[in-house]
Amino acid sequence: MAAIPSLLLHDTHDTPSTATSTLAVTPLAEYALYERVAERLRARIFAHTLGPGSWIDEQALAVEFGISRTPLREALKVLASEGLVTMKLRRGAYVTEVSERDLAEVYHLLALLECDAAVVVAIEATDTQISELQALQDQLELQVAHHDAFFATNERFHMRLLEIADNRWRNQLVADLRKVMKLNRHHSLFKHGRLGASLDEHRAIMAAITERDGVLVHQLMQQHFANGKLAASD
Amino acid sequence: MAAIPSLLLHDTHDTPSTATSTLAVTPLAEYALYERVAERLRARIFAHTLGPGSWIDEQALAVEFGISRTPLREALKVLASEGLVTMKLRRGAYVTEVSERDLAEVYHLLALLECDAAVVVAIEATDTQISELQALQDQLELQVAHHDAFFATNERFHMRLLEIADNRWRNQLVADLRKVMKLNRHHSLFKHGRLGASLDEHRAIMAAITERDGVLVHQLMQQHFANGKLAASD
DNA sequence: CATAATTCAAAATTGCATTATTTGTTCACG
DNA sequence: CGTGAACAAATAATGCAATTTTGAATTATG
Repeated sequence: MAAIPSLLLHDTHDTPSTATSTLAVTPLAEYALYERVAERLRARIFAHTLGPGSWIDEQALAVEFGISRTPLREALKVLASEGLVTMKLRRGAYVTEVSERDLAEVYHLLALLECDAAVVVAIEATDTQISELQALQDQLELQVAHHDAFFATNERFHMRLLEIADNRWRNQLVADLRKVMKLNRHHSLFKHGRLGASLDEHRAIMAAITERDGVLVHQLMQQHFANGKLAASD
Repeated sequence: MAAIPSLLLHDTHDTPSTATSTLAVTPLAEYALYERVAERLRARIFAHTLGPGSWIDEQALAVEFGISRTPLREALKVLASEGLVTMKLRRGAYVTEVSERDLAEVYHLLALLECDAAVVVAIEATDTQISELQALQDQLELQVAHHDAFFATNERFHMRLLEIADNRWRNQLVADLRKVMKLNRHHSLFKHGRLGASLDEHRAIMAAITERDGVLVHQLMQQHFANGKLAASD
């Protein structure tokens, strides 16, 4: 599973091997090279430095990263499994192009999975965990004026919800699907303009969770996503 | 995306390069070597020739397959993304061990995704497509006595349902999740003993689809999976 | 019992072979 | 005589293998 937490990569080509000090020449790499390369490629793809549909020049990137082509190829295969790049036999790797339809399909699945997670939380979470969510919700209420902070907390809320729902496979699925969403510029996922409305929805969802009303949670969360979808097509 | 149809691999080590004839030395491989290797490994993993938790000896397998370690490593990374193997840093690859809990989690997600697909079919499928499903259902009714045929048709029914629901990303997710289910010996998914009950459930689902009753379809399909789950723990 | 050395496996670099694509040249037809 | 199409050759990129280096684990010795 490509569950790689966001990690920092030295962007400078650290001249290898011939280092003076024996300690921390390579900072005792916590992740394999191909994983770090994959992370860098993801960043470029999401930033559209590597635009959708564009061909990925293995050799050029290998040179630029100061590595050989093999770990780069391995990284590309990981990204291919995530759906971020598409491998064409003997034609190399291309950044996946997501159509409007793809976007709708993926969004549908995200909604499905997160709704389910919310229901699970409503039914199975401990009171302590629900308090945690409530704390995030309280924070959200205060940040309605600060867009960036609001979005950050909002994402933390959704993330925490998934963590509490505690299904490792669902989390992996959601993570991969979100990556695909990020391929598109208009991924206004959770970023719809009307913060106020979003906040209201969140408040209602939180209340339903607190009251352990699974059915209501499902309905509210579904609506929350439906509204997000509408906003996305604005 | 590792959507590789079952393919045949020449098990003989075809001596490369030094071929006499210039045409069709290599039979113009339709899939890259690493993909074919991945398929072979999947087969071994599902057959428990490579048992859960066991270490995968890259070198030994490379020798056995008559290839170098590079395409094998690439194949392993594909399988890792599917969740079939787990890579440990500088310790190589291991066949993923699925706990009972993992199994339950994955099954839950499969149920979720397939229920959703069924609802989509009920709402959006063409009459022709529903007729197709009905044909499979009719076949199922006749095969209740023949277990193998019944299971085969049953799987075709579920597969066709997904195809008709027509969400490429969901199909990929379901495919990957099913692979994980197959890691376990007791993957009695759709294989619960009571064929009769299963048939009844199918009939009811089919009827609800025909009547375009999405809500009912959802409820029935959920129950269908819940029953399957119970049977699995027998 | 701890530390150091040796052995073995994994990861990365390099290099080679195969394949596809593109460009240039030639021949034929208008 | 000019233009277009087809074939061939060259170039560039992918796919595969072998080697080297690095890190870790185990065993032996002090």
